Amino acid sequence: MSTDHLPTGPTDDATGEIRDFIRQIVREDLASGKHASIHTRFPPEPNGFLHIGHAKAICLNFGLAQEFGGACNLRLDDTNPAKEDPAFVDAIKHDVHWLGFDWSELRHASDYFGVFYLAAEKLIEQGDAYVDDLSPEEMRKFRGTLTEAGRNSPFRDRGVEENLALFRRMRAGEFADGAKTLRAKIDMSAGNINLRDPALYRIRKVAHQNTGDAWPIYPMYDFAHSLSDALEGITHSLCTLEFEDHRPLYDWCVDKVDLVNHPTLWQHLVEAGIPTVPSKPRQIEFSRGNINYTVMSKRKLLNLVQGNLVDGWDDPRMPTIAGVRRRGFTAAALRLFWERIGVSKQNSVIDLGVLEGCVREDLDSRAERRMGVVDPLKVTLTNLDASHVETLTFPNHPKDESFGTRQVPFTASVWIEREDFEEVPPKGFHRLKPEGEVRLRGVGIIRCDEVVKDAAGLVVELRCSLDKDTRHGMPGADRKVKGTIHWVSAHHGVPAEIRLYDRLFNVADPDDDSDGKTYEDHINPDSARVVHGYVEPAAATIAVDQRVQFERMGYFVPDSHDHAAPSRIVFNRVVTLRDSWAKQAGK
RNA sequence: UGGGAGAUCGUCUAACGGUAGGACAACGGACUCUGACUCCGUUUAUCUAGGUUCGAAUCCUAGUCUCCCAGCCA
Repeated sequence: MSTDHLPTGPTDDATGEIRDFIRQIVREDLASGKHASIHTRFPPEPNGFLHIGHAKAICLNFGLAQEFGGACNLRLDDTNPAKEDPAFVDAIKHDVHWLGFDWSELRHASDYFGVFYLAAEKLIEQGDAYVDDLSPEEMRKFRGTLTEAGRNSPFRDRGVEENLALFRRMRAGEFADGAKTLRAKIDMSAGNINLRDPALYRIRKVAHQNTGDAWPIYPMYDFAHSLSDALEGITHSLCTLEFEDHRPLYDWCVDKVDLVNHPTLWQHLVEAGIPTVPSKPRQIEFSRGNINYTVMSKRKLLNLVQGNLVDGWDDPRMPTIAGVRRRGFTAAALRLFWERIGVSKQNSVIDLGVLEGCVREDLDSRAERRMGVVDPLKVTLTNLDASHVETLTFPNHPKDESFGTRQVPFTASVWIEREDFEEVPPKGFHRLKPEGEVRLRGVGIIRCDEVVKDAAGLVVELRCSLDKDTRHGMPGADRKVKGTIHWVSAHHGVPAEIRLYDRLFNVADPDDDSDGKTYEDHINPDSARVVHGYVEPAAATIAVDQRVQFERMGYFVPDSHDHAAPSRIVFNRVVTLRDSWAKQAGK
């Protein structure tokens, strides 16, 4: 089975190269000799599970390194111990690997705490940073607004020695949480609010998952992130659009600290066995990939989990990597999706159907076929002996013989899909109806002679006759009928719990709360329907990570938590098949 | 009335002063023992108004709309 596919995204027709503005920059930098090779990184904060949006950044950063023969680090951005958890670190590593990538080096921002501290002292000595006693509320007032300049803190002009002494006492744990901060001395009247003396260090007497209680102070994002990039020799630091106006501060930190020319700041890393060749990284921003009918903010996903609105981070309806994996999406489908979407600076909302299409495209070529009935209706073939049993041979894939064949038991009593019979069929209905004919896949043409109902009028059985001249392999087998339906032997069918998933939200933009309703109000009550059906024996024995296509019904995967063959069969529906009949019938 | 960014088919994305192209979707057809897959074909776009130019999505001017920023979060 082939897992490869030609790129069908925004590629150059002639060369097949993926082209977007970032790859263009990379090509230029390589061609001009600015860089001999590139180095990227994926820097998640371990405060939640990774989601499909992160997959975009992962594909971009690791993909770039792969394409251009560079390196890509995985860096856990663990500068805020109050929000982070080692459990998330394991999930992140697992997800990156599952997506098909491996990092050149695993790093943590906390590996560099010693460097950040020395860098902060350097800034103080240069007169570029000061210790401020303002409370958070006071600081907000002094910051000004979007349209009004801020005012200098009364502590802004402390001398170097005083600042140094104070900062050292902060580090020694002499002050309470929030009592003081270290601030960059830039410009309180800057139009860009990020430049109004941003905080560099805060006091947080919280144990850190890596460094324990070694530090009572922790660096802020802008300071830690820029210097981490420089320390790791990152050449192209890719991030999303909302960091665009942080770039001046990013550059300020890198330039003022100037790690390249000050090895004393990081020499201890080298001595500790952490290879360090600082660079002057370039931050480049691209747009996030929003998808309709879903929410993608970490805060909202956390909320869904903690509020028990879903069944955990890996609920198959969640847009987390763990969720779509359990749902049955493949890594190849996710990669194809982001490749197809491309990379730009335009805000955009991608139709969920595009993702589903990628999943179908990948699964069509790699999933074995089986038959399974989700909503069973009994069919009795009256002209077959009631004890009739035969074994049919079915190909596992309609287009690829290398998938082999399987044995499918056939008896005089079978389950068919309830929706494949209509007593009063709509126009264009190709399936079974009273007096009508349909092909039983791999068997032959049957005719519905009698409809049996219960006292309530519900159809409980169809009594049909099989046209034996049309049996598979017989001369009459090529007789044309409009429809072919799937079935499962009633004597052999394995009872299965089947979970039919649908979009988690029933509005295209769950984030839109302008009507007073929140995303929680828009959860689709039918997003997880559990039904009980029957699958053919060869479906009950497939591997847990193997997806199958139940013909005409969609792609399914055994649930990684609850499937326990042979005693308990549980399938998740990955995605339906394209259904032009449903579309037509729905009109 | 601050700073930053972005507007191209329904959606996503190309173009780098020289034929507005591709992908997905949609629609029509062919094929079909999956109303799937596959194949063929068709429709649809440069935010607006001026200007420069032989020629403008691209350059200039003026507007319009959208997104981001006032955490000791990232």
